[in-house]
Amino acid sequence: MPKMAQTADNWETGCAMAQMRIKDIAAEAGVSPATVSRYLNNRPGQMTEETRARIAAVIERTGYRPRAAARNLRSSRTNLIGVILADIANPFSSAMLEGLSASAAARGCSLMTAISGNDPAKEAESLTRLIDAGVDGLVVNTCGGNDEAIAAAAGRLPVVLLDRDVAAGGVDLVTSNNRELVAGLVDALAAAGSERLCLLTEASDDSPVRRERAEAFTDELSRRGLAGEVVTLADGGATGVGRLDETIRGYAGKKLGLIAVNGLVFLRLTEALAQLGPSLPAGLKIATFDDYPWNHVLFGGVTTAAQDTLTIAERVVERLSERIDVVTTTVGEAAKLAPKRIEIPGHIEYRASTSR
Amino acid sequence: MPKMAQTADNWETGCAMAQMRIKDIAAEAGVSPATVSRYLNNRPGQMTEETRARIAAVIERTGYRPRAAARNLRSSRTNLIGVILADIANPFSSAMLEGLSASAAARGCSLMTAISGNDPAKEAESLTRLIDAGVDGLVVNTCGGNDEAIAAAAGRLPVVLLDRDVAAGGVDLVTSNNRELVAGLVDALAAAGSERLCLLTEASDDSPVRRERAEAFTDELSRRGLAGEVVTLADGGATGVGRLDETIRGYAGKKLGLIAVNGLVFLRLTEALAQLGPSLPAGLKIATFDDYPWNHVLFGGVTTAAQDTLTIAERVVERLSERIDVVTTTVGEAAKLAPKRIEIPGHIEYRASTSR
DNA sequence: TCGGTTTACGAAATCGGTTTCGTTTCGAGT
DNA sequence: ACTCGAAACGAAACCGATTTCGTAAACCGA
Repeated sequence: MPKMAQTADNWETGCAMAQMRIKDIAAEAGVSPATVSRYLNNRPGQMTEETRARIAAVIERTGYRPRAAARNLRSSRTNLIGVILADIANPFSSAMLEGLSASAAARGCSLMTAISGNDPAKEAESLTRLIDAGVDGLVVNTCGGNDEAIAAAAGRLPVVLLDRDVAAGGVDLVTSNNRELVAGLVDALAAAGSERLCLLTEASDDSPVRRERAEAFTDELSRRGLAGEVVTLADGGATGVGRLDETIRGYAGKKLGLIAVNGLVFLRLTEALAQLGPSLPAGLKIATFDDYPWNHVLFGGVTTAAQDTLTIAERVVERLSERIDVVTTTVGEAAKLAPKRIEIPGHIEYRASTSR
Repeated sequence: MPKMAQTADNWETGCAMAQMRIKDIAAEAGVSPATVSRYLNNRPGQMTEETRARIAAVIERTGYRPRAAARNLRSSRTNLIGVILADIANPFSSAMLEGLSASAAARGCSLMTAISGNDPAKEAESLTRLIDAGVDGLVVNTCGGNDEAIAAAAGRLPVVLLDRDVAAGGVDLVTSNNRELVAGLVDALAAAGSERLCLLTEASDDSPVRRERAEAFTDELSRRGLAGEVVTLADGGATGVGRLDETIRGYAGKKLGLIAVNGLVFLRLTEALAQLGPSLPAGLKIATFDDYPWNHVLFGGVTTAAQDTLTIAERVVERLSERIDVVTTTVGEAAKLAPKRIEIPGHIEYRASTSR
């Protein structure tokens, strides 16, 4: 059977008309496929207002939609952004995903998501899978352990890191101003009368973010001449809670102030405290990172270092778009953008848990 | 410049070798592109063990990866699953996303995600954007208001609904056994001595899920001869909390039992209760849907109807795959699968909030 | 040994857009 | 009126895989 226009709109039959191709549209509008293509991408080399209208009319009438695969093949641009998240259970991640989704959609891009669940092997697999799928760029909230692979990827396509850096550096990174946030929490606790401060962390969490916060914490303590330490909870509940109990009891009555390094640690802290009673022991003040919904509620409100997830997401996509534009515009290695570190200021939500 | 094999692996230069094409691999292995293609897709029409090994060796050595766009174009299969979520802030959704991601990856598929934020317009836009992107199938956790569009989509490609049905029906749906879960919570409260039960809902939530749970609730009450009602909180805090305060005070001392229809309502309830004191008023029992992390912690543990998100996700992908296989295998309208409703049993987590 | 069927594989068409390059048309300047 | 440059558009190559179809070789039972 010779190809034969595969007749487009057969309204007489009313049946689902066969998918139209760009050449059908072109024929219908009395122009060439090239012109329709120009119309679709409103390219330079404008066309007459009249032909533009004619093409628009045909497309409108037939409900034509170009096939993405064909477009991708020739132009090698997919309008897809790959996103790898370490831990979606973390509300920080879901908020981020929502922000990324919105920012990407605003630029006509879709998101391909992968979730590593803090498993480096899965992260590595996601990396290659998304790249193979042809994403234009990649947003990575790494769980660690793939620094070389990520750096290599950043050499082949635009990559922006989210929140967590790789060891070697050299890749764009968007993050919060962790040092200042730590200082803010320390300040809140000190103002609430705490005399000795602890930063609670987890043994299993060895991320750069944790390290940055811990460093900032000890720096801030010595700057202010305050007593305190970084307490690392053992993984998986019991032991950790025991250690925590000790810590709290040991300093009971001594105006202790606790900072949870992230939302998960805070939940464990809450569990531990629940064994001591429904409200905070007298003189104990607490604060935490990550503004989860329950932070408004537990202990009458917990003072929180809140990250500006929406702005972070927006800047991530913005930066990624810059890189993508550079790649598709310039030839060869002409204009390489220098890696950039972008810090988005968060803010402290002062609540009841650090009132005097 | 004539095309000229665009020479593949120039190890002498060591520089990033130009992307290889399937025909380069074929040439290198001394076979035709068709054979390499067969190898890549291990198609029927087996090849000699010897040629197979030769091709494998070349691919291994060169690190060749087929371009997805080209593959998609010809085969019109993308191995992409589109996912539209109503509200990612809801931990149910993020858990679901993680499950879907894992199940899809296990089948070699990637996820394209869109988030409607409960906005029907954004949902509609996501629908067309994902379809235009060429996804093989679609998972929709609808926010409502697009029932016709979704049904239409289901006519054009495989669609599986997640948790929330469309009015007309006729589309595959995977959901929890909401009626039994409601009965389980009612039972827990009754066993804890509650004499009057309230199901707390939100005015803005008019989803089929809410309706189903409300129906099941009143049915269960009358079946047991218990007193109670469905209380609809006004949106946005204050008013709603007022109404709730009234409800609680009105029945104070009368052994009231409250069920939050979902996690968000539960948080609002917690906020309201916080104004009354840190622990539950005497005689008040509560229970909620959706097993969020803080449910373990608030009030010493809240009895919860937990959905089996992992299994739900697995079945969604499984069902979608069935449909995708049917579409790509059979010709024309030959074998249409009948729409199916799949209920995944959840379970009740009994905790302190419904102890006697 | 021979017809007939399978099996292994290659040549070439094909998917549906985009892009390059060339041609025609149009308008402005002198 | 004539030239020239830009604007509008068409013909055809092209992106890189898959798929169809055809052919030669291998296999197989009689």
